[in-house]
Amino acid sequence: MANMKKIADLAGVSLGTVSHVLNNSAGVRESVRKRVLDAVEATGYQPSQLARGLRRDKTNMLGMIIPDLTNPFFPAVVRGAEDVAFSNGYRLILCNTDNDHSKELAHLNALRTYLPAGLIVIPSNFSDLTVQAQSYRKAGAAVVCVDRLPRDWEGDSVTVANDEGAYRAAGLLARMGHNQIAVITGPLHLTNAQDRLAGFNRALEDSGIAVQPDYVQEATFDREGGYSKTLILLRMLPRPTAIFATNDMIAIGVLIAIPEMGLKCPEDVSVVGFDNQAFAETTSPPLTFVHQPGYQLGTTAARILLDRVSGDVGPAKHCVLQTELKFRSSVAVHSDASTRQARGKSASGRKGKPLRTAGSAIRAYQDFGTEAAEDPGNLKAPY
Amino acid sequence: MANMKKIADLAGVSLGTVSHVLNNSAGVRESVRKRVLDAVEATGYQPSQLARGLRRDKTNMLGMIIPDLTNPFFPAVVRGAEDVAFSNGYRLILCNTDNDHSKELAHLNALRTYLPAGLIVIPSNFSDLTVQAQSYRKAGAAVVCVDRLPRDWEGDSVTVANDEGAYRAAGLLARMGHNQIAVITGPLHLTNAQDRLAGFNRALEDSGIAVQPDYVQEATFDREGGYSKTLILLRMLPRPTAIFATNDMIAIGVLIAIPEMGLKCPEDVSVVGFDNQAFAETTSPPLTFVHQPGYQLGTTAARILLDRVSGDVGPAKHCVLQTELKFRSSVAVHSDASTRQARGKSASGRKGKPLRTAGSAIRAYQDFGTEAAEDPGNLKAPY
DNA sequence: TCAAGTATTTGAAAGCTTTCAATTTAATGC
DNA sequence: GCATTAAATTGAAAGCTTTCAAATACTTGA
Repeated sequence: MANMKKIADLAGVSLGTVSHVLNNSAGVRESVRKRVLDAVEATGYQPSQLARGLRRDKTNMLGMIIPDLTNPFFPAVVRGAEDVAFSNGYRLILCNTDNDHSKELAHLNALRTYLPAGLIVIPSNFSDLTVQAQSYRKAGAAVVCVDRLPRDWEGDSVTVANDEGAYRAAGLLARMGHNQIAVITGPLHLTNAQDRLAGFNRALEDSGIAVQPDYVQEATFDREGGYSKTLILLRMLPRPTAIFATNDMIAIGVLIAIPEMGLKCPEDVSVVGFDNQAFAETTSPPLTFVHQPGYQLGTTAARILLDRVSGDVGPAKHCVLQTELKFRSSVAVHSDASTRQARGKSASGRKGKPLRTAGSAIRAYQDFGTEAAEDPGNLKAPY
Repeated sequence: MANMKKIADLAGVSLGTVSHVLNNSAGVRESVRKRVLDAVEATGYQPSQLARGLRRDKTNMLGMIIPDLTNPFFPAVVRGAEDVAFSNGYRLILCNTDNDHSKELAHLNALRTYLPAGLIVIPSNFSDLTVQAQSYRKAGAAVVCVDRLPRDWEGDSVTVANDEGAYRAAGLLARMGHNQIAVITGPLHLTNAQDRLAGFNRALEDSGIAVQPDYVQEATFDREGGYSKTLILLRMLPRPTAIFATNDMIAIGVLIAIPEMGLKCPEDVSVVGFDNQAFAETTSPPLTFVHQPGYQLGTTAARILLDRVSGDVGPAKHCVLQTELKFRSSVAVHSDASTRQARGKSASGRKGKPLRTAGSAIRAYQDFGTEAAEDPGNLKAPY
């Protein structure tokens, strides 16, 4: 590999001049500049990022620490971050923590030796980044927290409007005539799980529905959690007629459990999920869900980070992205009639008009206004 | 941050000795070694990976270049690679190419300036890594090609048994009584698409079924591809009674298109997919599919790479991982009776015993032997 | 044309390791 | 206790860049 020395020799200038040309760090006569650039061209020279990072005390790498790439919510976030990073000349080092606090710590400590310009972190359960983040900041690297926030997080953050989204989901169910609405939350030590529950509760209160403590089930954010809690919920009397699953893994568990209890969705139980698109569209029935803008979560975080890197020293930013309610056929209008019928031989003869339920539901929903019509512009808004 | 100099001073030794302790590169008296390690402990010193990489001409980073993290097949591969990398003290730099040949090239060129120890590449369409890979190897970095191979690829590779997997899928359909079997392939310039088609053809030949050229549809590897080609296929006369979708995005498109044509799966059309688990289990009906071991693809690639890094100079390895056929309810036995019924008012009255189709199918399938019983040991086999 | 001032260019140091030849210390055998 | 060997330790160079003070070249005005 060619190095700067070779360029300098070829162009007949000193190392310093080559550096100045490459970094625009000082005025260089046009003729000299051209000689240098020609030499670069001729040799295919590329500066060593290692040497540069070593000297500058900062590389153009960003560390990204997430719980588990295999969880279908995260790839979009990573992709968003990578896109913004790449188009600004940065690279992403990806680390999975498996929600293991100590693994997270290990990554945080190890990454530092690469002198990343910044860190994007989706904290693990029980995470407390604060100490590490402080130390990174002191070393001149920025840290942005995404999706979930550790207790007392003071730094920059990008989250989705969990409260708001849950409010919309539960509000929809209420207005569809449901008043026995259950919720399966994630682990309540996570801020996003807390916020979704809060939004759920608020929606019920605003709709004049009493929150049934039994109907609030805390589970892990996975299929098994949704499955087991659904079995519990559907054995209760009175049986909930709607379940709000606070992420899509849970929702899948719910959708699997319902037929196993001899019931049908949406005829017997309406279901609303919360997460990202790809999954929801392939379930049976297609899932009504609150869409989280995962990709934008990533791009926004990366942008904030890069702004910090290039000198923004303003106060901490807390960016909250709006959700969007996507209506599909897993939610139906609740009526006593439909409940009674569902308790009999379910769904017989209904298959002839498969769209009836969805159709009427959509109509009913549209009557309720425009909350699903997100302003698409907010996706591009800086933050 | 503490540096080696500080450790040396604290322990009262020279830089060289500290280095030797840290790298076990020369005998060091036990007492001295302890002094050094104590100093390291006391200061929390961590060697700068940048300086180390600069001096050694090689970092402990691995570059991983993939088409698009958002495609649900890739996260598992990346995760597998990251796990092996991490547990060997390596980190992963992740790059997406969007199947864009020039973006791939840009990544290949740019990554070099970080002196990665090696590269794991899932090539983009029309990729030709050969030149770049050669240049990396000359620089002492290994390159492993995963999932798809560029034409004339001579280096290490890890792929799945596409031919074999497709053979199983089509063989199953044939033995279930189908003889009008269609296939929707991916872009045929991709080796994996080619191989799957080859396996498909071979299975039909071995079953004495003539391959209908019209029944072979080439599509993009996405939902839209599956959807549009299914609409075409299902208008043909005679109509195919089974469709082999050569990846899961395509399969989803197929499953969406079937009811839109007024048909049902599996009563009217059986469907087999090809890819990874997570998706297939949530479709309606649950998809019978050929499982590709995505995670193992990643771990195997990373292991080969790390072996090369630590000096393995043997001939190129071509590691082929076995697939596994996962039977779900999207495939049914074909009989004239069922076909006739399907053309009438489909599926009426059948919902009462939802498991009947799947049940008989599984029985029929089991009679055919043990091909689905993969040796689980092969996942752990070195390669 | 010269002084003064500005614009360019240079050279060396610094950033942190690893590595290798050279030096110092310890061990062994007699 | 000494010579010989083996083992441990050292010091400096090298790897590639950036940066800064110092040196040089050029421009302008008189």
